[in-house]
Amino acid sequence: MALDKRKAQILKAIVEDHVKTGLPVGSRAVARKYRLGVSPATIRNEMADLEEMGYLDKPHTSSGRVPSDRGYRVYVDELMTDAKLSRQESAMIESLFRSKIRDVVSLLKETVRALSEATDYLAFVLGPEYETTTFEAIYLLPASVGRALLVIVSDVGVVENCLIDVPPMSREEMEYVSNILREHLYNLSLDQVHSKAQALLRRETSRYSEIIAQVAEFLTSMTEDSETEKLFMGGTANLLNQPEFRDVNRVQGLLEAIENGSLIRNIVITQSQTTDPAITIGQENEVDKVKDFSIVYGTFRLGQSAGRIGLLGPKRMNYPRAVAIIRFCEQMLNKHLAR
Amino acid sequence: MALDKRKAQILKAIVEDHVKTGLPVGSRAVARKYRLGVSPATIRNEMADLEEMGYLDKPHTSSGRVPSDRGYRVYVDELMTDAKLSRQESAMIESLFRSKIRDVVSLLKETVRALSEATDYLAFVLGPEYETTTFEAIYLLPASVGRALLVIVSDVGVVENCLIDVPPMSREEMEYVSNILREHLYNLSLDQVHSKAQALLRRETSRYSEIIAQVAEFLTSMTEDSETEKLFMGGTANLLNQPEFRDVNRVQGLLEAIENGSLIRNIVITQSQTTDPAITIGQENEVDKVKDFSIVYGTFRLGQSAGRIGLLGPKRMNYPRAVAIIRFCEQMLNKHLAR
DNA sequence: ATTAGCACTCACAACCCAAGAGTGCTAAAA
DNA sequence: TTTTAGCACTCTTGGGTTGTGAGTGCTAAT
Repeated sequence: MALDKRKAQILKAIVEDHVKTGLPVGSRAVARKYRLGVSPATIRNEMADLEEMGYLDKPHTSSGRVPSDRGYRVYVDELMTDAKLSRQESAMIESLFRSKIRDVVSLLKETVRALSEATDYLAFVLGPEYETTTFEAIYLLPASVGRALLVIVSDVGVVENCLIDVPPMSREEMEYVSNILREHLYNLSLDQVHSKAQALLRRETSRYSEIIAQVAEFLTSMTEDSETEKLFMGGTANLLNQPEFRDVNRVQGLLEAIENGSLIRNIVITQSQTTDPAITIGQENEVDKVKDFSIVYGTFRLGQSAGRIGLLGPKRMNYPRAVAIIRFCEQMLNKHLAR
Repeated sequence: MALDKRKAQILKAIVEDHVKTGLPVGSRAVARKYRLGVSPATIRNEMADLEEMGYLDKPHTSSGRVPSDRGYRVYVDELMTDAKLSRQESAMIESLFRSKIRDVVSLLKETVRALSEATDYLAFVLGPEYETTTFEAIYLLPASVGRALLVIVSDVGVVENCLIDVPPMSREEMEYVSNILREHLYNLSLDQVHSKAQALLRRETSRYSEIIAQVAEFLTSMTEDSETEKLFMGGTANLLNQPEFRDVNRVQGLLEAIENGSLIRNIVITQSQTTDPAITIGQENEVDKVKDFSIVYGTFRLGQSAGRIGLLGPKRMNYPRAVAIIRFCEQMLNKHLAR
């Protein structure tokens, strides 16, 4: 099962050539471009072996080989050599973090944009799950007659808000309610906050119960929606550049899955992440629509919780580069979100 | 130039048939399906006239006719009959407005989703421009050590926020600053607020000047970003369903234009909207990438300002239906955003 | 003014053919 | 025993040809 050195070299050459050209690669090409000092015939023998081991596929009886999913797997696990970002690329991304750090959400959005522009793939960021974040602050503010603004600030600086209906009340009165909320809900995780609000609701029979009910409802909806809400994507059009997707049907399903956000579940549910930038290749993905694609994603810390940042592209993806760029973004995010 | 009754009938038939099938339509089909009591030969003569007038095109010398941009134009202006939404369709959309009206932004997002699911086109909503909105409220709130949360509520209930760095200060002190801001900036439009903040900045030399500078900067960025920020889209994948876009290249450019939001400028810049749901067809669009598409969009009021809601699809679009559904959404939005 | 009839055009699909790339196998060479 | 040269074979790809069908424009009859 283990690959001897020459088989490894050949497999590596095939993967990298195929990634570059998109075409099946033949014995001649391997011999010529990646001079191993042996003839095409020898390479053909090795290729036949590699195919038998399940690392290569043949699109049809008589044309070059293409890496199989398992082939890509051993490539990323054992064969590939780390890539380095070019000076200007890293500078480009760094500049992004230097300038506008208005708030967490736009930082994440900008990161996605940079990521999708720097690659030919689809980039995504998945914000932290609310379950584990805690509250720095919660406010109820007068917004207009009959309406109040509920503002919730999480420990990581993500701000959520909603307008709720309130009976007419004075500024002082609202401040009083706001204080009740703050006192009871401060520094709890969303889970806790939620049950606490319910308890508060049962006890409180005054005219404020209506308000608290609305707050509770909003908290519920925050947890429910968090999946879809905190996902940002960019570079959808990039996918259409890939030669393998000249045929619309293959992207179609993916785009739909992406739009309704079911893509995320794939990533979150999938086997626990082992390597740092985690890589899932083709069939390894749980979701059907993504079985033609690969995903490279990493994790960044955000307060108590964690977010994900990743790239989605064809299996024929430049893995070393994807890994390098994701690593870099992870670092930048961790650094700038730490303070 | 004016169309006699029969020419009108024929043009209408051709447009509607072509919208349904996507294929060029011939004289026989018109005669058979839309029984006008005349023979195909007669229809052929009329079609030749219509072509000469510029309302029809021939893909090639000897196949059926296809409506030209001008053909579609007279169709939407004079020929088409209003469509009505089916009971369940309108119910579907209405239910959306009934349930969750947490805040304006998510209402708009949901509307887009519903719109793109109800049609085969790409749906978009363009939020109100900030220039003309005024402020209901502005708050500076303690968020965590060294950071404060700036919350701005516009008259229409759109909430913006950002975190800014502040020197350590007591709760009372911050409330004082918050009051300064409120006093000076209340109920002004963003334009006014902005210059006012600058004035304030020049005068204020105390330790708060740093804060005010940050507020001013945020206000600037709000106006600048407003274009890209307040655009929501859904149903990109729908476009790939259209038979005319089996060829990737045609959608490619559009998708890119869409992603970076230059599509909006097209709509905003374009000639002043005359009809209620405005319709721009193919070449009528200012932006090159959209010249193969049609856009149907309407306006909804939001406080002092206005937003746009629309559909983007192939020229071969079901215009009556698009108009009907946009109208309906306009109504719903106006009704629910009025309070 | 309308229609039937007919010759003509053109896209499209099917088919064949040749070229080219690449393979697997066998037998010779190292 | 491993490597290599040689060769027959396979399969894709692109170009060219052909036939079919849909649809037209025109002319002559109604």
